[in-house]
This record gives sequence, structure tokens and C-alpha cells, in this order.
Amino acid sequence: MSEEKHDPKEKLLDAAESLFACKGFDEVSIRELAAAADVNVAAVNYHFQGKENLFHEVIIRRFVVQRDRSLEALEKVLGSTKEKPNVASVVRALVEENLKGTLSVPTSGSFMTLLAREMHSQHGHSSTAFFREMVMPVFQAYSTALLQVRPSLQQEQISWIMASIIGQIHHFVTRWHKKKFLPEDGDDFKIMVQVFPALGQPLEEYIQLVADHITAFSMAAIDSLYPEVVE
Amino acid sequence: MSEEKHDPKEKLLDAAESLFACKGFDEVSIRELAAAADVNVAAVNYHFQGKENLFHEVIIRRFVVQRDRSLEALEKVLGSTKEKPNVASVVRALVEENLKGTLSVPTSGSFMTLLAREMHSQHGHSSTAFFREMVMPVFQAYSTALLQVRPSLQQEQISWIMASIIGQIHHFVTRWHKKKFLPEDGDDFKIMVQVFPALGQPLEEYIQLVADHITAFSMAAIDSLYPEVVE
DNA sequence: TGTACATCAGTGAACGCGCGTTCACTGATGTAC
DNA sequence: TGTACATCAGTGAACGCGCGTTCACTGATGTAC
Repeated sequence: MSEEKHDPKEKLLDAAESLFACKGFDEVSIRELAAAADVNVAAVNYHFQGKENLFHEVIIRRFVVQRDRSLEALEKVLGSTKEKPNVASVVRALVEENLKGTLSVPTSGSFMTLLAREMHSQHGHSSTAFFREMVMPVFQAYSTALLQVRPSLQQEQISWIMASIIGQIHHFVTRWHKKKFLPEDGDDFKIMVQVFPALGQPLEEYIQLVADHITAFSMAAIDSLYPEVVE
Repeated sequence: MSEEKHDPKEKLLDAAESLFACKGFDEVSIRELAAAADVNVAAVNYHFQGKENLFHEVIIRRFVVQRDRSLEALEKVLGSTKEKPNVASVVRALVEENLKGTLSVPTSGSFMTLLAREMHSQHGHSSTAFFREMVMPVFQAYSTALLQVRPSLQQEQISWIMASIIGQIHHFVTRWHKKKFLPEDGDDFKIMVQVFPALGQPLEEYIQLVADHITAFSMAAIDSLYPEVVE
């Protein structure tokens, strides 16, 4: 089949992406990676000069996709000729695209966790570069869009709003991810679903329910705290 | 001085609490722990039968305090004779107590991260027990309180509201923690403060600003989506 | 085209280090008579 | 009270394992004449 990669570098990246996402950096050994990618143990060092670098490249590769998806989704909303973009449509794009991007890709359930590691890494340089190239552009684009659709908002108010929305997104992503690795007949699973029924739904429905809730909750807050100024 | 502990078990727990919080489970070695606690390397296994158990006990010890503080804060609000408790006061108690509890204790900035590890642990039993005894009681108490102060709310609506609030709390805690370990003259630091000015404040002010924001944001959403039914 | 050599991707085995853990031990405290 | 023994908290040194990494190597491809 044409899908099978033979480039060992690609094979390693693919294997690393799913293994790191499942088990975390420290819990995956180079031997395990090599076995999963069907390459030699020495290949990781040969192609990436160390385990840490492989990890870094996995993160970058995934995040470039995520970033571009988020930016495209926003452009689509802003460029829509059918209906004038408003606050709700921008918020919904942010919420929906992040949920889908972080949950829908099969292996990527815990990339929020991996990202946390990357951001905390002491390498300094890589951390700054990552922040500037992956996180900031999305943040800036959505901030600007919000200002555009509701000019009465001030920059700092937008920062607070974005933080509240992103916080909610992360939390619901984490919830799903936590549930995902639980045995369906275990006590933990039952309790979680009982406390939070939406977790009993399939992924697609969960995403929709969560997107609806975060959008509604945040829009209600925004409209109430910072209402549109009608001139 | 009377503060100095001589019980090696206590000394180990104290040293472990701050080291684990700073560096995470894998990045702290038993030798490091022993040195910090000024005990023998073998002491960890002697007192706790393994590194994993020590970690578990550290988490428990911290979380019992946190849980009890949260429950006390709620009781204080509900039992107040001066003013009738309302939704806002319950929400504020939840937000403020969690922020203080997670940020004010000197070593505990990253206990959210450690907690994540504990919840994901495959031990099954410990995970369930922890959830049932540490997380659920607080969740239940605040849910019941919300129902009490606004009886028109349904159980599932409360679950969604709580999730949105807790998500915001975690996010702002994480932000502070991320900033805390950054050099104050580094690029990362400058960018973060520029993007999110509240991070430039001292901890006490940050907590107040964040508590105000989350409470206001969430109350606006709640009152707008699920208004009080006046009979 | 044919030959000799250089380059390069990729490899298998081995290395050395740091880890969590173990174990035979010590010295102090408690107990029995 | 004095002696002999048992119990126990705590220890130092050593063990063995798994890890990331290294290195001398192979065999295929590219290049020069």
C-alpha cells in the first residue's frame, strides 16, 4: 500500500508521536521507539541526535498542523461573504477548532500534556521559539478578530476573555483524555460518567456538546460584561 | 528551634513535597531526596517501601489540607448569619479557596501537575480511592450548595457550570506557575507579561484579580443562561 | 564502459552511568528474670 | 539492680538492570578517469 512509509525518519516520527502521546516522554525508551518504528536502536541518535530532539520535532510537526488549522478556521469566518462575522462566530471557531484539533486526531489526545512539558523545558531557546511561532500567532489572530467584531473591547479585556475560553477548552480536552484511558467497566469510568454525563457520548457528540456549552457560556459572559456599544 | 523536625519520615515528606513540586516525579532521584531530607538513601524504601509510595503519600497529605480548606470555606459561606448566601458567594468561595490553596503554599505551585500524574496512574485502586475521597466530596458539596442557592438549576447544568469554573481556575493557576519558573529578564517572561498584564503583579494581587475575573465572568454567564426564577 | 575509490545511510554490539532497591549490619531501646 | 537477650530504627555499601549513547562496521550508491 502507498501509505507505508519507508523513510526511517518519518517512521520514527510517526511511532514517536503515538508513543509519546500515550505514555509521556520518560516512559518511552529509545528501544521501544525503534521497535515500533521497525528501525535500529541507533537510528534515533543518527537521525535526531538524541531522544530530546526527536520529541521536540514531534511536537513541532503536530503543532504546525494545529496552528494552521486554527488560523484557516478564523480566516474562513472573517472572510465569509454570506454572513457578517460576529463575536459568537469567532469564539465558536476558536473553541471548535481547538477541540477537534486536539481530540480528533487519533493519537493526539494528550498533546496538551506533552505541550506542557515542552513549554516547561529549560532549554530556554526552544521554549521561546515555540511560544513565538506556535502559540502567539493564533492568540494574536483571534485577539485582533475579536477587536474587529466588537471594537468597544479593550486589549486587556480580550486577554481575560481568551484566557477564560482557553482554560475551558483545555479542561474539557483533559476530561475526555482522562476518560479515554479508563476501562469502560471500571469504577472510575462509571463515576466520571455519572458526575459528567457528556462523557458517555461518542467523541463527535462530545465535541459538539462541549463546543456548544463553552460558546454559550462564554458568549453569555461577554455580552453581559462587555455589551456591544450601539451608536 | 522547635520547627525543625527530627522524625525522618516527616523530613522525607517535606523534602519530597518541594522537590516533586519543582521537578516532577521522574526528575527527582532517591539520592536527591535523601540528601535534601538529610537521611540515608535507604530511608525512602525503609519508611515508604518505594519511591512511588512516597509520592502518593505526599499527594495525599497535601490534598487533605486542600480539600478541608475548600469544605470549610463553603460552610462559612452557607452558615453566614450576616448575609444570605447566593450563587455569587458560593462561586467566589470555590474560586478563591482553590486559587489560594494551590498558589499560596510556597512549594505547591505545580501540584496541579503532580495531581494529573496521580490521576493517570495505572494503579487503579489508588486512583479511584483518591478521586472518591479527595475530589468528589468537594465537587458534591459545591454542587449541592449551588442547587440550594438557586433551586431552578438542574443537576446536569451544575456539572457544566462547575466544569467551566474549574477549567478557568486550573488555567490561571498554570499560567502563574509557568511564569514563576521563568527568569524575570528573559524573553519568555516579557512576552507573557505583555500578553497578559496581570502576571506582572505580585501573587496576592494576581490572586485577587483572577478571582474577581473568574467570578464575574462565570456569574455573568450563569445569570444570563440560568436566571433566578422569581415566583 | 570498466575499475578504483569516496561518500553516505544505516546497523549491531557494546559501553558506562545513574537509577531504585536490597541486604547484612550497627547501635540504641525495651523486656524478662 | 544487673545481666542476657530480643526488637527495632536506621545505615553504608553493593547489586543489577535499563537507559541513552557511541563506535567500528557494512553494504549500497555516487563520482572520477
